Amino acid sequence: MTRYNPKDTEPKWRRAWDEADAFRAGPPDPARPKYYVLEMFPYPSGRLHMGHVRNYALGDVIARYKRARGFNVLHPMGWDAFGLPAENAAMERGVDPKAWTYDNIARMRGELKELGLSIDWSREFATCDVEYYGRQQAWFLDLFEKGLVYRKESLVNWDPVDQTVLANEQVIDGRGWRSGAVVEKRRLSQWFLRITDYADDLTDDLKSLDRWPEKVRTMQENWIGRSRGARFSFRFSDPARADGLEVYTTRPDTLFGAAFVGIAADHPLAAEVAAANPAAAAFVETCRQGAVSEAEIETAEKLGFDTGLKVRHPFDPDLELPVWIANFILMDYGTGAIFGCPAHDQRDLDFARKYGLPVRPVVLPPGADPSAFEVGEEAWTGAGALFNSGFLDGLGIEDAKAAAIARLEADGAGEGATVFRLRDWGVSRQRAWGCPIPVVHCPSCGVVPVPKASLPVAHPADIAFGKAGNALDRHPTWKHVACPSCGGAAQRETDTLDTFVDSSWYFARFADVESQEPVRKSAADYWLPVDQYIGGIEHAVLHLLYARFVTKALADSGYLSVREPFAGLFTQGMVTHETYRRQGGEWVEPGDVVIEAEGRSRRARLLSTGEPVVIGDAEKMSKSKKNTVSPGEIFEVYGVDAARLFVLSDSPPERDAQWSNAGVEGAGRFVNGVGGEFESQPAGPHAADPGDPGATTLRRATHRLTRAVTEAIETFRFNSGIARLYEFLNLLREHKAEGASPALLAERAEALSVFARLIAPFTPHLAEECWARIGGEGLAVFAPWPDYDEALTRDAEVTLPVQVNGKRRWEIRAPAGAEPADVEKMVLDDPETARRLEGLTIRKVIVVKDRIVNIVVAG
RNA sequence: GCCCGCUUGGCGGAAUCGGUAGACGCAACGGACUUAAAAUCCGUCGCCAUCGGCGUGCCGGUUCGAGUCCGGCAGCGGGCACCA
Repeated sequence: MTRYNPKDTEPKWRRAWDEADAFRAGPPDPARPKYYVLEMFPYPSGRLHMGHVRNYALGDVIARYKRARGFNVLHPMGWDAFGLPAENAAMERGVDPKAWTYDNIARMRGELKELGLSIDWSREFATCDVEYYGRQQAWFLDLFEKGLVYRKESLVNWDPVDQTVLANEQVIDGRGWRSGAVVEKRRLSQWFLRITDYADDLTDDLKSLDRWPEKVRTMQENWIGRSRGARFSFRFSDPARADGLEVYTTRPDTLFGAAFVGIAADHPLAAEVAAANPAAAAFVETCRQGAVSEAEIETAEKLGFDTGLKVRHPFDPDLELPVWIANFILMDYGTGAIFGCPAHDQRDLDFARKYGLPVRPVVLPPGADPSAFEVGEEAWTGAGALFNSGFLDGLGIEDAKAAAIARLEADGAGEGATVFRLRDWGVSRQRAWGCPIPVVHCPSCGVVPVPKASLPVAHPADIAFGKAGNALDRHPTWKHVACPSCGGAAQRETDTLDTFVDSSWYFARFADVESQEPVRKSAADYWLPVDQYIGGIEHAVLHLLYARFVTKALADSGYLSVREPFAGLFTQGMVTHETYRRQGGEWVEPGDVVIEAEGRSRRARLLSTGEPVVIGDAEKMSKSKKNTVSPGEIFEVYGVDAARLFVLSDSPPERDAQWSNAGVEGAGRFVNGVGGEFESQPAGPHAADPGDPGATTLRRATHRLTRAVTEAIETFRFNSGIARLYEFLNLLREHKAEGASPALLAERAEALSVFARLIAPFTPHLAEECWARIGGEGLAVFAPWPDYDEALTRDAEVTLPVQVNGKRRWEIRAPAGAEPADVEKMVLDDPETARRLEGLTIRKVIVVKDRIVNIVVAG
């Protein structure tokens, strides 16, 4: 058998697709159904990795399938090209971020093209193209006009040596990752987008996203965190203080369990106390030096400072509560002040135990004894009935919340309130390699937006990167401009936008990349929403939430008609690989390792010296663990189709996939085997005979296969669909061409024609080769998706397992669709039944049509 | 710490309407072909055992019947707002 050689055939078919301009999306045409497939665009890091291969292969299956189904498909590609790594490269290697980025794009574009993706490359752009980010500035100004953009102070990680703001990930054990200097917290005046204005919409509209994974919707809902509770004021015990201390709580029902009132270190009252009390000032300063990230705040030891102030309980004026400053209270959430109920909140309990505050349970767990119930080291956060709670006694939690709120309102102390966990989106970045924020600071006019006619605000050509601080700010001339309003000397804003802004609307730009407006509405109206969006689960909250927000804001600015960008979402898993380490602990690349297997044990040795190597768990491919595999080398050895097939076949798409060379070899065997099967089919025509038994078997299998693969693609179970394709190849080999009757050859010809089209989304080059071999018309990429006949996918007879008391014992054959009563009679008449159930009494026979029989017996 | 997932043979996984657990692939083992190797082909392949029994992370529940539903626990992973 001649070997199928992907090295020759694959480039040939890619050229054929290019020449046919096969993947250019058609013009917007309301008469033609559209399908917009989009994978999250890549950051141009320099090299394609296997995660990219998986992501884009997944999307390509959908795009090719929908095209075969007759849809006008839009499947574009772009580059998320601004961001930190380019500036890091500039710092480390003294290169220009722009040149570095575009070089990377050029290299990665070549690698992506090699993958044979059905992409409309005519729409490609990078977010660092001035044609793109200039238009981003245009809609930013629209949001500015609508009051959705504002400035406020916020805390950042500041590296005093590098003179720069650090991302949370750049702070390691409280020190800057590059300088090693102790990181300070600084207050900077920063730009924010008012995403909280849309908090209700963003929550409510999640319900309409029925083609999103449930877990992503849940994560977003929790992130936005809409909660209903109460906002009310405590009166100070000191009659000289006329003002109250306003708190927010989601648990007004537990008010009688209050042990203290806590305020954030940034709370105005904390500042007031600190001004008069050096110990308090020191404590507030300690809190300020703490972590910025929520994870660290939450896991840090709970610390507090008793201000000495006291407030009165709103329902019991005789009860006084101390006011503490606490490090776990966030100024950004609610009012920055809480009341602590240790018995029913774990953080409050930890705090109370540490500082010796009383723990008074007020919610009695079901079945607990009110006189004996105590809270130990674990707060009771479950359901129960109120007790120790005056007028709330006996109520359930929800009723008690309502009653408490009603009393607070009646007393004029507070009111029911809805609060969101979601905070406004801080978009300022003190970095040069990003989209400049198009405003000017004028000493006399204040903040003045750049007029749209003056856009884009482009980067200067000569930015001196590689030094500490923001290169845009440091540039000698760029920021000095005339005020657009008064004409006086003014300065440009030198902050740039968070790169999440860049990725929050690119899908809309793809609808028409030539548009002078940010988005051409007519094109966007046709193409949006994205029918299928595909990307990593790590974007479940931030990117997807920001894109949803910007879509709504752009809709309200008149650019878009849709209010949700992504009708369907699929989140794929990571690509992992085994890790290898030498005895000394150093990581070793897979290429330097030989695996020896004997029976069930596997051992690894270093290729060069034979020294033993420890095989570790499969982990996400990363340079630091040296467990990466270069896609280019894989393509070279096994071919692109084998690589695509393996990443699609090995695991369900939403789960992690473990890369293995043995696995891709298996995929290569399939590619070869398919090539051989098509090779062996003699040219027709052959005299068909529908009654031939071999032909009938093959025909039914072909229809079953078509249904299985179609359903697998529709439901993203590509691995199962591919398993059916493997099975079918085995069947073709059983019904081989050599020595076959004309009837079988005729049926084989039909089967091969279907098979070539079914493999096309997964292994498109191989499909073309096969299609050409059997004389298919034109290119396989233009061939319609095969149909199947439902009747032919069903067998006339089925095998029914017979269970006794739920345990499978034997089986019977019955006509498909036989009525349960008839099957029951068949079973009871079966001599096997009498033999097996001798001496037992039949209590009941359960028959599930075409599925199973269960005989319930006793005795 | 909080939120969200996941857990099935030696391995990736299949069974997604509660109805035969282990499809398909990988690895391994045995055989054919070969001077030999590779490739290819054929066969075996959850565990224990003679009939048979036990098995889907662990404990419990619902059901004629549970990998699937419910409660609890454990382990692993993702996110936590300036990585993208």
